[in-house]
Formats: sequence, C-alpha cells, structure tokens
Amino acid sequence: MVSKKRIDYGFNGFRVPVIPKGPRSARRRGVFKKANQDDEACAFELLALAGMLLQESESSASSNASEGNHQPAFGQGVIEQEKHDEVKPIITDNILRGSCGESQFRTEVAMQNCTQKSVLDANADCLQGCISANNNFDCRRKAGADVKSEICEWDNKFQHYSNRLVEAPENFRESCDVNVNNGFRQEKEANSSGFQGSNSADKSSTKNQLELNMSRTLIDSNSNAKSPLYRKYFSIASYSKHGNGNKLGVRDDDEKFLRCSKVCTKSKTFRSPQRIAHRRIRKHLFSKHWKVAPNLKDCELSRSDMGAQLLYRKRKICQSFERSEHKIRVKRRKFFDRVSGVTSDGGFSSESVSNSPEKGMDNPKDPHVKFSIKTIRIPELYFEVPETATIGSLKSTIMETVMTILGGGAHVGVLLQGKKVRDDNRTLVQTGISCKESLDNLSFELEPSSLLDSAAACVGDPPSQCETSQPAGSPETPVIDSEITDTLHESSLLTNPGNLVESNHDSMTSPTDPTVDKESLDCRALVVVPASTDALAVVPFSQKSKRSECAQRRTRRPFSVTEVEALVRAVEELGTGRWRDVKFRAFENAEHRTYVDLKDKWKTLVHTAKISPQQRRGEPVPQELLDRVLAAHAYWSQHQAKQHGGKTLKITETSSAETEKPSIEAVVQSQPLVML
DNA sequence: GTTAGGG
DNA sequence: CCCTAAC
Repeated sequence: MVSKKRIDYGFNGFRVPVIPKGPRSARRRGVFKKANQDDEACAFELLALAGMLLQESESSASSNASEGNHQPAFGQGVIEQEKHDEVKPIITDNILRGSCGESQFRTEVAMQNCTQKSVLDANADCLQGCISANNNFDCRRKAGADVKSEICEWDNKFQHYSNRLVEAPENFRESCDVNVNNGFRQEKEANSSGFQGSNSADKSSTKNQLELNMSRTLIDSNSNAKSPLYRKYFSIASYSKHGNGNKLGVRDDDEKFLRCSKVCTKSKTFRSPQRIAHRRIRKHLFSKHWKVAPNLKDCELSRSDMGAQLLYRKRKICQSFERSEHKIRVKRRKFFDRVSGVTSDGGFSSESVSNSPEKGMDNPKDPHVKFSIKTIRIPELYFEVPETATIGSLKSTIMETVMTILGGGAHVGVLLQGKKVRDDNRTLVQTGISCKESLDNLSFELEPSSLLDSAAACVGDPPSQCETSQPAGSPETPVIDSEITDTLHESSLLTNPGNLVESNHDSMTSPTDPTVDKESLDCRALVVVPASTDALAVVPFSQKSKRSECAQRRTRRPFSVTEVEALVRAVEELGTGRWRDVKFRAFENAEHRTYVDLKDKWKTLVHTAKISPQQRRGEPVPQELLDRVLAAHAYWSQHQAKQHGGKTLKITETSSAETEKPSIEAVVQSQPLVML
C-alpha cells in the first residue's frame, strides 16, 4: 500500500517527497518503507525522474535554445517538444512542481553512487521520450496531426529502446555517459556512437571521465544551477543506488531499493525488472491517466484503438485538470458579470457553460455533452431609477423587463467562439462542441423571435413584433417585440430629457402591490432549473403555450410625479368621466398610457389622497397634488351630469361660472401638457 | 370603442 | 395593471 501511495503521490502532482535526512525520520514517514515493491519503487523513481526531466526540458529549452536539439537520447525521430503556451497535460504541469526541493540533496548523494546510473538513465530517457511524446500527442492532436501514427512511432521507439537496453546495456551505458557529460544536446552523438553500438574499449576511461564530470557538474549545479539536467541524473542515481558510506545517512532509505537495484544491475535478470518497471510505469501512466493498454503487445495489437483511447483519455486528463481552473474562471466571470451588468450582445447569452466530462465521456461510442448554464447575461437593457428607489424595486424593474423580453418570444441560439452556429442539422461533434476546449467557447443566446428570418418566428405574434425588427446589439433599440420596443423606447427617452417632459422626476419605484411581481413571473418564458440537475438549465417555453396560456402582462410602469401632475390638471379641466379626452389631452404621445390606465391611476390617486401618508407606498406624491386630486374628485362628483357635450373651454367657462374654480382652468389653458 | 368598476 | 360588464 505504501508503494501505491507513493505512486499516487507522484501522480497527484509529482511532488517527490523530500527525503528525510535521517533514516528514522524516513522510517517514521514510511515513505520508502516497503522493500518488496521494487517495481513500483522503480516506477516511482522513474516517474519522479520523468518529472525532473521534463523540468529540465523546459528550463533548458530557454537556456539551450541556441544549441538546437536537446532531446534525450531516444532516437532520431523524437518528436519535437512544442511550446507550452497550449494546454499541457496535467502530468507535465504537475511534474514541474515540488521536485526541485530535494534534487540538491539527491545530487549530493549521487556523487557517491553513480555506477548504476545508466540503468535508470535508460528508463529516464524512455520516460522522457514517453512523456515528450505524450505532450506532443496532445499538442499535435489539437493541431490536427495524425496522432495515431505518432503513437505507433512512439511505441516503436519504446520497443526499440527496450531491446537496446536489454541487448546492449554496455553500449547504452556509454551513451548515457556521454549524455551525462554533455547534456541532452549530445544525444545525437550518443545515438550515433554509443547507442548505436560503439566499441567499449575505453570504458574505464569513460567512467573516470564520467565521475570527474559528475563532480564538476555537481559544483556547477550547486553554484548556478546551470545544469539541472545533472541534478536530475544524479537524483536518479541516488534513488537506484545505495552505496555504503553514504554520508548523508540515507542508506536506510536506499536499502529499500536495494532489491530493485540489485535486480536491475544483473544482466540476466536485468530485463525482467526493467520490463516490469517499464510496464509498471506505462501501466500507471496509462491506468492513472490514460487507462489504456498496459503493455506493448496490447498496443501493437490495436494501435488504432489505442490511439483513439489515448486521445480520449488524454482529453479526459485535460478536462479533469481544466475543470478546477474552470471553476475559478467561472467564478471570476460571474463576478465580472455582476459588475459589468450591461453588455452589448444583443441578446441573452449564457456566459458560462460547463459540462461534466467524466460522466458524459464514459462511453466513447456515444458520448454525451452536458451543459449547464450558470449565468445569464442580459444585454442592452437600460434602467433609470431614482436614487431613492429600493433594491427591491430595482430588482422588480429588471425582472419585469427581462421577463417581458423573454415572454416576447425568444429562440435559443448557439454561439461557438462568438460565431453563431446556424446549421441546426449539424451534430455537436461536427460542430466541435463535444470537447472541453470548445465548451469554454460555447455560449447560448436567446434570440428575439423578431430577429429570426424564419417566418415561423412570427407566427401567432402580432405583426408589430415583426415590424420592430432591428439589428441585435443596437444600443438604442434592442428589439424583442413591440412591447419591449415600447419599454426600451421609453427607457431610452428617459435618458434623454429633451424628449420627455417627465424626464427628471421619473420613478421606477413600485408604489403598489408587490404581489403583482410574483404573479407576473408565473408564466414567463424561461424556467430556471436548479443547478443541481444535469439537464440544460434554461428551458424556453414555446411561444404558442406562452401566448395562449398566459397573455403577456404589460410592464409595470408607475406613474411619475410629472405624470400625476399632468393627469390631475387634465382631470381638473375635463372631469372624471372623459378619460379618452384626458388621454388625448395630456398623454397623447405616451403610448403606454391608455385611457384605462389614466382612469385607474386617478382611482388610485383618490384612494391615496384619502389614506394617511404612512400607508402610502411608492414614490411620494406631493401633498399639494393629492389635495388637488381630492378637490377635483369632489367637484366632478358633484358636476358629473352637467358636462356632457361641451368642449373643454365651454365646460371650463361653465364650471368657472358655476363654481369657484377658475384658477384651475387658467392653469390648464396656459400650460397644456405635451407627452411623448 | 369607451366607461366604470371589481380584482 | 387586468378584466369585463355595460353602454
């Protein structure tokens, strides 16, 4: 279990545990306790090495950039490592973390234990090639390369290398020596001379040179970390080798690897543990990350399947890796959404789309892509509310407008990287929406029906909904339907005081029944499903059901003080039974105010004037206006029967003649209201 | 189509 | 603000 734990640990981020300074602490930690897990131990160490190799590869990429090729002695056709600006496999990324802390320590240890280096160095190269190829799989896959053939290539190299390792360990050792002395950029020479089979005549001299150079490079690495590659190398040596006279007292720990090292150094049994180690490594690599063919034969038998699975698993890795980051991204995005508020998409768009890859990808034959829309952005809506408006009223105002728009009829649009995908017959795979990367660039949009070229979009809708069509994104008149046009029209007017008499004193406060808001939500176009469900979170109602089952309620628009004043003045002039005239006189251009609305408002004004100020809600109406309301109400209640058939002026004259209200008429005459 | 009144 | 009877 310990070994497994270690393996997991390595895979969980390749945080190679810091080797304790003393055997006791090492034992206490139980990090390297078990000695009968040699294979796993080797695998682990190799994985750790792989991490450092990769680290080296990255760091040397910059320092040795001018040197050209710095690939390991893995073969002539080693796939070039791409830059890392793209999504990297999790294994690579995590490798880079935490493996440096003890490398120094290992370097010191390795000074005295370098004889076994070649064996594990071979493994290291294998792993380097493996992971390098692994990286390239992902990158190339994204670039559209033939990954399958690359996989085969990698496999061939692996096989070839393994055979070399078995057949000519001495030659390979020399090649490793060269590498150690000169670094990765010497790999070509290593391949041509040592690896391909050089005479091992001055093997001893090579060895001496090796040790000499190791000492030197140790200094180098100690001084300025010029060659982390060597640290990497030494580190492996320290893991595999466990000499006596270990000054640093890690013998205890190293002995845990004694069996492994012993086995590995025997030429007869050399093959098997190495194979096992390879296989283990591969197995773990695959099982942990790819869950694919555990050995070469399997790979050879079905390369294509392997390629597919590799791709699939690799994608899975990336997805699982990205998921955590994606959460952060989503959070940030949510935050930004709240801050920014207004956008210019010209429609509703889901700003964050996520999926659940691990479940949806379980069956490669019929993968499912799950979506959940976590935020909805509402663009192109402008509100102007007084400073005294409550948060609740603001919410209500926004909610009502949103619901009005949604109720006006919307269709779901799919945008990939900001571009609309119009072909409804294409599959997700064909469109490229089946992978996680594209999901990040996927968004949904609620398109207003009037924007659709399809005539069906307007079926059953009033003609005005089609007439009001305007380009989405137009800041002035984003159009969903006539109702919304109306709403937004006024809203834009409100920002334009010159167009509206009531500009500066408008109130969006809700002075009346708050339950209206709740009622208005009952039959809206969107049903937001709780995020816990897996289904698409936003389910648009069909227009037909909406239209037939629930006629759309108009946006609630509380009367402003200005409007109240105009209404009072008109009623004072015209009386309470001529709402059509009142409409034409004072609200002719206010299309959203019907004479029924004016009548209702007068009714509520009378009621408001009769109740105590504490009972009143909404934006306060000046008491002076309310007094006039009561006076006019009383007057016209008395004179209701006397005003038929007369013009305003005549009535006024009559009224003034009969009653005591000449001043009212004077005011009305002198200041006719013009409402837009 | 308007008015009036209840909801 | 909606609904609708009544006109």
